[in-house]
Amino acid sequence: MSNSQTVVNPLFLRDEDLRQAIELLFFAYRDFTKRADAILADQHMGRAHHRVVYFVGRHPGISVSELLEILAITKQSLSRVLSHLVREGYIVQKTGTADRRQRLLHLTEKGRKLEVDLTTEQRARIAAAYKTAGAVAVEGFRKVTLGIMDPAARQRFAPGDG
Amino acid sequence: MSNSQTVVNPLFLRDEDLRQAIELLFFAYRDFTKRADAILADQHMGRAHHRVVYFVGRHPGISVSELLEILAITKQSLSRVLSHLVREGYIVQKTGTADRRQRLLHLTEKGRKLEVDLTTEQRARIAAAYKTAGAVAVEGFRKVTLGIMDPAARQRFAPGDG
DNA sequence: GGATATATGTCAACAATGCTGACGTATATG
DNA sequence: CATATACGTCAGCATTGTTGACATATATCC
Repeated sequence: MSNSQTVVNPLFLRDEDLRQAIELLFFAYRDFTKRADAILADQHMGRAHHRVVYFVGRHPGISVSELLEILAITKQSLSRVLSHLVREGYIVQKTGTADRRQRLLHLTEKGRKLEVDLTTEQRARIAAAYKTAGAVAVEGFRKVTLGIMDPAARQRFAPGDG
Repeated sequence: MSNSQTVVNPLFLRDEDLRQAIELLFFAYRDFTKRADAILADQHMGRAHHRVVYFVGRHPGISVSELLEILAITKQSLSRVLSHLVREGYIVQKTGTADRRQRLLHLTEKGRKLEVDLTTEQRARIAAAYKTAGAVAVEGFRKVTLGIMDPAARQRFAPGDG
């Protein structure tokens, strides 16, 4: 029965280890977002704009409600940045064909360019970290971050889904 | 076109892999901070208060300038939350003995209790993720997050450097 | 076809948390 | 004694989250 090392395992989780994990997450995230935040500030935008542009780029034709679920914020909070991005020509809204109540979101060329500007450095950061750490470490990073997030979010990464 | 295979390496870093890493980080961080944020909101505080309480608990007697370096914010931003925490009795400031200009920070009992309240769920989250993922994965998570952060921050985790 | 639910948008007010700029005090150091 | 450093504070501004209320268009159910 104890053939699964996920239950009985050789991990000694000292307080120090847990604290270190908290700090790894904090410093990695802090530095990961720094450069994009600076670019955004130059254009009178913030991290919220980045997230919208990123996920619309990731899921072209995403509905507002799907986007709300990903971001886990209120529609009023989203509305502020989304309407700004539409007004400034980064995003276009297309009425859904199956459901005409929906406003399906797409990046414009301008929006695509912004997305690239913002994530180029982030991608390079990840690529460098992945290369230095190696394939086994990458799989470990994947497992642990998936374990940290809520099960609902975890499903987004299920194989053969999305 | 973003051709991500321009560098030859054993890792095939497709655009998809890099995007996934960005999202793993986003969802893990989003859910990791959610519960603590809710507790803080009940007490008219925010994530900034948590960070101060956390790092003061982590480094008793830390100076204001050291704390500023960790948080990477301005002293004016820190001042707002720090003076609130001192005023409300979560943190005490002790004049440095070697350098009397310094205001060395310590948690009070009340501050210690808050810190525990805020991080208990976070620790449990990490512990569960670590146990499920296993020791090898934990080492991978460590390597990758260290690779993502700036070299300056990485040094904080250097062996033999408390 | 009319009642009801859903998708989306908007106005208003408020709080937390970054920022810049300017200025002040105490203490250390050359 | 001059200057630098550690820390604090006041003021103003932008971003981004919240709650609450209300409006419109479209879908769906009986």
